[in-house]
Amino acid sequence: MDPFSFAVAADLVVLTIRDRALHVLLVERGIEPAARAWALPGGFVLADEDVEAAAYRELAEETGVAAGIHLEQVRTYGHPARDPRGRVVSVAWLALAPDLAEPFAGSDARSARWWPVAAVESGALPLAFDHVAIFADAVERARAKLEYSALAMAFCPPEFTIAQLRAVYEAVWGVPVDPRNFHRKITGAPGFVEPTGTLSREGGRPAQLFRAGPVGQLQPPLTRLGH
Amino acid sequence: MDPFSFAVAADLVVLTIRDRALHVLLVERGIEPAARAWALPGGFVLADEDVEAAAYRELAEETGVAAGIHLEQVRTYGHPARDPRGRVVSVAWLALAPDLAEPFAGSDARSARWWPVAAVESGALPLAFDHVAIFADAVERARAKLEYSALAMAFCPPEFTIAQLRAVYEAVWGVPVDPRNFHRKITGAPGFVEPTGTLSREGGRPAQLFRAGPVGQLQPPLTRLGH
DNA sequence: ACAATAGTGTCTATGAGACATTATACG
DNA sequence: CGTATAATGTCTCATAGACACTATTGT
Repeated sequence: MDPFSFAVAADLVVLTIRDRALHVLLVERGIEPAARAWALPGGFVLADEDVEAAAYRELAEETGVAAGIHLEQVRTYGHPARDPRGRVVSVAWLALAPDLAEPFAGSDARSARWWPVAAVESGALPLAFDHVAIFADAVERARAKLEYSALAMAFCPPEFTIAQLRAVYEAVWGVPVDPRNFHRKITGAPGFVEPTGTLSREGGRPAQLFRAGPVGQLQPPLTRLGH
Repeated sequence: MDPFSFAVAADLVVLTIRDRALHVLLVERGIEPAARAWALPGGFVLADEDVEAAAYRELAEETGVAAGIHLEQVRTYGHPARDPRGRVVSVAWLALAPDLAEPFAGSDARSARWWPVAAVESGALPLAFDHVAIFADAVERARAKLEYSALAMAFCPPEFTIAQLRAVYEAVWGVPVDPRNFHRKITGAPGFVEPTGTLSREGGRPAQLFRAGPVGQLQPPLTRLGH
C-alpha cells in the first residue's frame, strides 16, 4: 500500500469582536460537496507548502490581511469518512483578529460573512462536514487561553485602553468583569502591558493607551467562573 | 495538481515514571532514513484508518498494551522537508502510562527502551528528524496539564495512594511538593479522587487507596513554580 | 524498640472579589 | 453645567505556602 494518498487541508476558525460580541468568519460554499452550506474557510495544503503557510495563505485570501493576526494550531481531525471527496485530514487553526472589514468570498465560495458565535453554538446555524466540532474546540481554546495568556490583545489594535481589553474578555467569556479588579490585575502584572504615554479621546475622560508587553503569561491567571 | 499526495504519520511521545524519574519510550531505527538513530515510535496511518486508531495501534505494537493508557493529541508537524521520504505530515500524540514492562522493538526497529527525559532534554541523546521539537512540546504539555487536571492519575495504577500521586508530580515537574499541602488540596477537591476503603501495605504505616473521581479538573490548580 | 511511611493542624501572607467615588474631557 | 467615560482604594474572606509531630504497621 502506498501511504502517499492523503490530502491535507487547513481549516480556519477566525474570531473577532464586533458590536461587543464574539463573531466567527464563515463561508457559504459554492460547489459540491455541501454546496450552499456554511462552513469554516479553508483549503488544501499545496504539495510543497508548509501547513502553517497554507493557513496564512487561506487567511489572507478570505480576510485580505495576514500580518499582525494571531494564528495558532488547534488540532487535527482525521476520521476516514469526514470528507466525501476522499481521505482528507484537516489541520485546524485558530486566528484572532481586531475588528476587520467585511471578508471576501474565495474562489469556491458564494459568500462570506461574520456570524455571531452564539448563533453557531445554539445550533441555529448548522455547519458542513465536522466543522461544528472544530469550531467548538477552537472557541473553547480561546476562552481557556484568555485566563493565563496575553491572547486577548490579539483582538485589539496595537494600542488599546484597559477598557477595550476588558471588553474583549467580556465578549469572549460572555460574563461581566469588574473594572477595578481588572485594571488592578492587568496593570499590576509586571511586563504584561506597558503604557505608551499617549491618551485616547473618545467620549468621556481620555484613557491611557497601552501596548502588549514582553511577558505573554498572566501569573496568577484570571478566572472566568468567578469560583 | 492532485492534492492526494501526502502521507500522514502518527508519532508517539510515551511517558512513564521509573525509579522516581520521568522516562520516554524511544526506538532505535533499523532502516533508512536515519538508521541507528533514536527516534519516537510511530508509523504511517493506513489508508482507511482513523488517525487516532493509528496512534493506538502503534502504541500497542511498541508496548504490548493500549487499554487504560491515556492518549491525547498534541499537534501536527508539517514542514515540507521534515522527512526525506517525501511529503509526510506527522500528528503527534502524548501517551501516559503506569510503569510498564520493557517495550518491544517494532518491525522497523533494532531496539526499543525507556530513556530518562532528562537525557533527551540535556541534548545528550539526539533524536532523528524533528523529533526533539515534538518531544519538547509533548513534555511541556504534560507538565502544564498536571497543574489543572487529573492527568497525573494516568501515570498511576487504577488504585493509588496520595503519596504515589505526589511522587508523580515530583517526577514530572522535577521539584519537591509539600506532603501536607498536597494531601489537603487533593483530598479537599470535591470529586477529584475517591477513597476505595482499602489500604495499601508496603513498608510503614498502611495508606488509604484512592481511585480517580468523576471530576477531571482541579480548581484552583496546583502550581509548579512555587511563585 | 526501632524503622519506615502515613497522616494531620496552625499560622502568616497574599490575592480574589465586592463595592462607590472622584477625575477629566467634550458639548 | 451636564454627560460620558476613566481611574482608583479599602475591606473581607479564602487559600497558598511554610513548618513538626503523632499514628500505624512490620521486623
